[in-house]
Amino acid sequence: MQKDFIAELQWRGMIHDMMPGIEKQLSKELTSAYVGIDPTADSLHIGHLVGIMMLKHFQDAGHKPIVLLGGATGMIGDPSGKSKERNLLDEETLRVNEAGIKKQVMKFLDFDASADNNAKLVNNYDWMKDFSFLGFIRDVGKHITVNYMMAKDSVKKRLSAESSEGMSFTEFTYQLVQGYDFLHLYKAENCKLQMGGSDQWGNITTGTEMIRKMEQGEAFAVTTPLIKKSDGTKFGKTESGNIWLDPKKTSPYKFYQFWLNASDEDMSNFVRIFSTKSKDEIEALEKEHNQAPHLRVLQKALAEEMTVRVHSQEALDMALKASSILFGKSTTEELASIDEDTLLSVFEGVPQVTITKDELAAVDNATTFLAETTQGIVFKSKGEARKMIQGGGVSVNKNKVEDPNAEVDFQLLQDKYILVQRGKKNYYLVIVE
RNA sequence: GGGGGAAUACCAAAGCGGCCAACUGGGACGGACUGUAAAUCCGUUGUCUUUCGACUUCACAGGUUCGAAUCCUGUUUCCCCCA
Repeated sequence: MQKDFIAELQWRGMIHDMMPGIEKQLSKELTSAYVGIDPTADSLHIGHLVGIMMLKHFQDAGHKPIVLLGGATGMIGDPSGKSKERNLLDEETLRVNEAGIKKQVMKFLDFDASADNNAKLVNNYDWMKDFSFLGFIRDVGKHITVNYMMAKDSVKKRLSAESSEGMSFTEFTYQLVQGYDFLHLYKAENCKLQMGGSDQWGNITTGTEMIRKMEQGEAFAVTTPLIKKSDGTKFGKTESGNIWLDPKKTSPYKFYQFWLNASDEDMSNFVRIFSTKSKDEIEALEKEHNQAPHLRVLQKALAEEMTVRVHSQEALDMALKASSILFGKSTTEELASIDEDTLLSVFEGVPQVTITKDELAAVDNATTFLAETTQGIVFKSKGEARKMIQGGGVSVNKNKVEDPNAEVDFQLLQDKYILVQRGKKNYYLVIVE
């Protein structure tokens, strides 16, 4: 149809492994494919985006993407994952999470019912919840041998001598439950392809095996490499935790910053995986980037694209403004020109303290102000404050405090705020009332 | 059971009677440089304190001494060697 899906993924470096014959299948007819996501939270984080992007390209190639929420499988836990069983989610939480995730997925995939390749979101809890144990072992279990199941790496690892903990029967059964999802979708949606991270290969092939044995059908698997960062740390995490798509969990500003701060080495991977830009556009950007790496053209382009898609143009504008205040060479004047709403949203989450005008008036010098008047949020003691000022590490309203004994004569931003900065990255907002 | 050794700040590791709040390295935090990077260089790093200084630290409890992280006694923990 429009694009060659496999070729598209290939140049983007998103194919780790695939089953032969998939290309022929895709060129033959409109095909459905699914990616599974554990609904363990009411928001996706950027680690989930790899799977979502696969579906996005799949839909762009004219095929039908299905997002499968693992309401049932997520209750069990994949033995290959963190080798730890998950907590069971109750149904109410599950539905809340489902709604939150669907809202986010809609920003990537087209759910418009009038298109014949419109995206669909399903939850395996809906077909697994009424499945009886006897029904499952009779209809599904008997088609797959334990020998077959034991041969999977995820299982072997847990049975080997090095493994410190045993594997429960529930975990062992996981691949059957996941495999059954594929079978179910094959029958219900004519879904012939499952995609996922390379660690899912074994689980996916259990599904294709079931389809082959029970339906005499042919189904396929495509996996992507797990994202690695050049410094070896885990993708999608920062010191402050996961990068979520939900603006309440990760502000658009932080979201933008995450992409902007990606290292040069990682960028060529990231941009291919997460950007919808064409090959020509990306290669042109890379060329531009390599000519002037310090401008970080690639990081900016991807950060902008991602922020607009996940949040909005307004959110991006705000993030840009916040970034220029925090990291640019902005002056007290610029700071003062920012309206109250913007100021507060930029410094949302920053430690704050409220003092009175009288307290401010009573302050004798900068050291006292930073240690005592502000109730210790900036510095715990005057000695500490003094040392840091002498080391040149303190700014108020973007002006460096030069002398620990300087008199306090700060301009109030918007008539009520004082912005204190310790080092480059630690901000404190003092509210004067 | 017998013999030997070790315990020092966030970590590692010097110090073996006064010049020790304790060398040095790492880490952390600041500064300069830079691309909100890497590398490099500089500063701070027991607490409080404007300088001076004061106070609490070198496993724990006592002791010797004008003075102890350093010497003595006991206690605890760890390591090694021989049974």
